[in-house]
Amino acid sequence: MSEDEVLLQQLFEDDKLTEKQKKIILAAIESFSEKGYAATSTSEIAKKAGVAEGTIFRHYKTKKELLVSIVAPLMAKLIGPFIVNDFHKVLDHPYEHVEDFLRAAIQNRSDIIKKMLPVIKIMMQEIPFQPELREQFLEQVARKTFDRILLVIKEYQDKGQLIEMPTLSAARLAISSIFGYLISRYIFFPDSEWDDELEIERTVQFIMHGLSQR
Amino acid sequence: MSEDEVLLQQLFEDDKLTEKQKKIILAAIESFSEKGYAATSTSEIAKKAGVAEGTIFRHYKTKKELLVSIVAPLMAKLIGPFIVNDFHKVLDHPYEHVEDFLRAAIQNRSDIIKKMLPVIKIMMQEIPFQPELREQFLEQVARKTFDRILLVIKEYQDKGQLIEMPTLSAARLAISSIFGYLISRYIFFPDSEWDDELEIERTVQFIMHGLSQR
DNA sequence: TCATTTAATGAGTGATTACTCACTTTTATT
DNA sequence: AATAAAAGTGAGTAATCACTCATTAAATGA
Repeated sequence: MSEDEVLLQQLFEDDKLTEKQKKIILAAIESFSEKGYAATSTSEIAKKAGVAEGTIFRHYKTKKELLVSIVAPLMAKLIGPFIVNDFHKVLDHPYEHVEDFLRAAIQNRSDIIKKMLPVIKIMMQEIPFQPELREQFLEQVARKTFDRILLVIKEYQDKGQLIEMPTLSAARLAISSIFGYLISRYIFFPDSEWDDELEIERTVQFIMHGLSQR
Repeated sequence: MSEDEVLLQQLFEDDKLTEKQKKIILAAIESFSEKGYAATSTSEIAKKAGVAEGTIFRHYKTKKELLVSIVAPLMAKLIGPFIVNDFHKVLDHPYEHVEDFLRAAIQNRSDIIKKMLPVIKIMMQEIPFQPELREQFLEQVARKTFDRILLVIKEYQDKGQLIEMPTLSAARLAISSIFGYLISRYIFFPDSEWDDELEIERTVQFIMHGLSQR
């Protein structure tokens, strides 16, 4: 099984899709992430997928519906394990120190991003232009994640491990550092040699010292 | 004079442009940043600019040339003052402390971003898809800026103000924090109330403590 | 096995695309 | 004022766009 098909399986494991439908989605992901949504034609997707153009519209009423059907499941994947696992653990106190939580959080996000990179690129590209995606992202991903992050930060602030600062500002600084690493690692310089463990540790230490009680 | 025209003047002050050409550029900036480059048609730009469609192609051979002519000057603006002013000052030691340099750098970038926001949006959107823009950005902006940043960081590391860490990693962490603030401020939550001075100070302190000698 | 549903097809649709070009109008030069 | 050059026009073009639909193929269930 190819890497692409592994990616596909993880994103669409719960759905019952025909073989042609899977090929359409794979072809669309490839073209959308390479050329952008608007610059990709349905005929091109059909050709790459090895199906008739009409087959695309049998399963998806419009081209935009195809886009949404690709990006929407990713949002669930992005938010799901984050909320269910990480935060549950934190709020139930298995991570006594904020550093341990940070390490786990970055590692978690890192794995998902690595696997879903093309779809994430599509998502980031189209969110500014597709109100439907934008709304879904803000409500399902950003809002829920942010609320939880605020809780966690408050928790560690109360423990005296973090500096007293509006949690919003603290969250912004921590999130910037994490995404700065992920974006550098997987978007800007994916071909450089990375000692991931070391860079994650540096990022964690940077956040820790930057936000620690002085 | 409208705000848009101020923006225009700053971006294209050195060029001799006809009135219609200015209107075309303004219309293109508006449409490109709202709908994206690929999703914007030349007929739409012509209509918005109040010119005939042929006029666009009198000045720009292709639609892509129009895009480049909008984004390219911005890159010079982004890099120009950064290198000429900020770094010159740093390397000639008027900023004894790294914090003072950081404050000045963020303030400088902040002003430019505020003014050029729509064009910056276009640039960020299209760099992944337009090799010409990508190359220009990497060579003119990213490379030069990065080289200088590395020098500055090395300078302050030698002074003992910054932790010993590969300068590349230190640069990544500092840049992430700065851009995290700028993106939050002007892209994600431009409508929230911001105490800019305070947030910049928090960001500076965060970087300082995160990277300071321990 | 046969009937019914579902999947797949590809030629065809009108609309829109980026771009051209013969022509008119404006500006600059002498 | 005469001439040349540059700017502006808008109807026209072939290509391509997202999408439809009548028809055929495959899968399903009794």
